[in-house]
Amino acid sequence: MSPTLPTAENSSAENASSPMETDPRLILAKSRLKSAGLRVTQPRMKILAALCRQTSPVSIEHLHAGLPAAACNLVTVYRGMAAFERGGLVHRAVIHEGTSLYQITLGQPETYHVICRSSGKLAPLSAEVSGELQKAAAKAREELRGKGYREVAHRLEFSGVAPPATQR
Amino acid sequence: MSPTLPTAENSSAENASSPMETDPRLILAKSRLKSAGLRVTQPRMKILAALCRQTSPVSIEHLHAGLPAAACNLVTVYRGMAAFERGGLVHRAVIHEGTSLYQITLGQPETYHVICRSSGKLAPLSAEVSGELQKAAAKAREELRGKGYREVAHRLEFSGVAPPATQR
DNA sequence: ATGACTGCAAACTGTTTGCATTAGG
DNA sequence: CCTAATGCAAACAGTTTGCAGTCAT
Repeated sequence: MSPTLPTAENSSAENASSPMETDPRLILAKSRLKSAGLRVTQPRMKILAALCRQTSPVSIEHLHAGLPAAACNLVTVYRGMAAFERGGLVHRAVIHEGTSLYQITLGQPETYHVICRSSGKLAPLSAEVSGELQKAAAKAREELRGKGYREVAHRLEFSGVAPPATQR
Repeated sequence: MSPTLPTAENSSAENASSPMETDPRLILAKSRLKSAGLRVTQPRMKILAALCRQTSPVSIEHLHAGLPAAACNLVTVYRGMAAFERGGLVHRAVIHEGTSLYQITLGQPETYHVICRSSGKLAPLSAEVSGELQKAAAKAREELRGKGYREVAHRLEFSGVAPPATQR
């Protein structure tokens, strides 16, 4: 029932300390943190690293559960995510059953997802369709900017009942 | 901070008992209730009537607060909305700060909204832009149908900081 | 008749907050 | 140093659930 998707979570070294600095997205995230006037702390870097490993939106609880033993407190993840969101590092991509699923903002073309209402499983839409939606959304953003809205963002999510084959 | 928008709520007779049957949307809603195998009860009709009066998505609490004195219990609104949603009478249009805002599904062209992150005020996008978004969303739905998804739905919401003038 | 619906109270769950402590710049 | 960030425990808010009584069909 809770949102799931094959994550790279349990892939390799979790308590890693070396490959952390190599991920280009992590480095970018780090600099964005600084430019947003936020402090670069150990818990935050761990959260961001875990976030980078995700292949699709994750819930805060899921993210925290996937972190090493006691990488940081659940509350810290909540506060960190709030800060990241304010700083534009992350965005709430899906809201499913009262829980938000986050994703890193990579400046890369956004991909929208479908969430299965029976299994909670998440799947991405094709790049083409996502692209078209992006274009339409861009027009909307433009209209809103024209009306004086600042920091315009949007969230688009599809839901449906996935075919049995896809459910597992 | 809570979502607001000029509603037709306090317009005229609230405890009205006569104009209730005249609204075409209400009649439609009533028949949809029946065809969905749901019972037509007094509380539900009051909820649907209130819903019809809304000009934009409303939260359950707001809807309940706007009902006559004790038209029905808050819990009943929650359960009624859940039933309406299952029956396709209503849909969750926006999710703002942990609260869902609902809207009647009229089969009419859907209009998307922007919610101001500072005032919580809701405003509709132009019909043109909404239309384009609709078209793009339709393609996505098609893609999903092709993949075997059933009962595909979507939610699209914009957010931003409205210009001071619009804030009040 | 009879099962769906309602009301009331209590439970839940995701999220937030206060405060003392720790640590980043 | 000085302030932002963390951890812990407790508070919150929206939503859900159990159960007994009621009403639509």
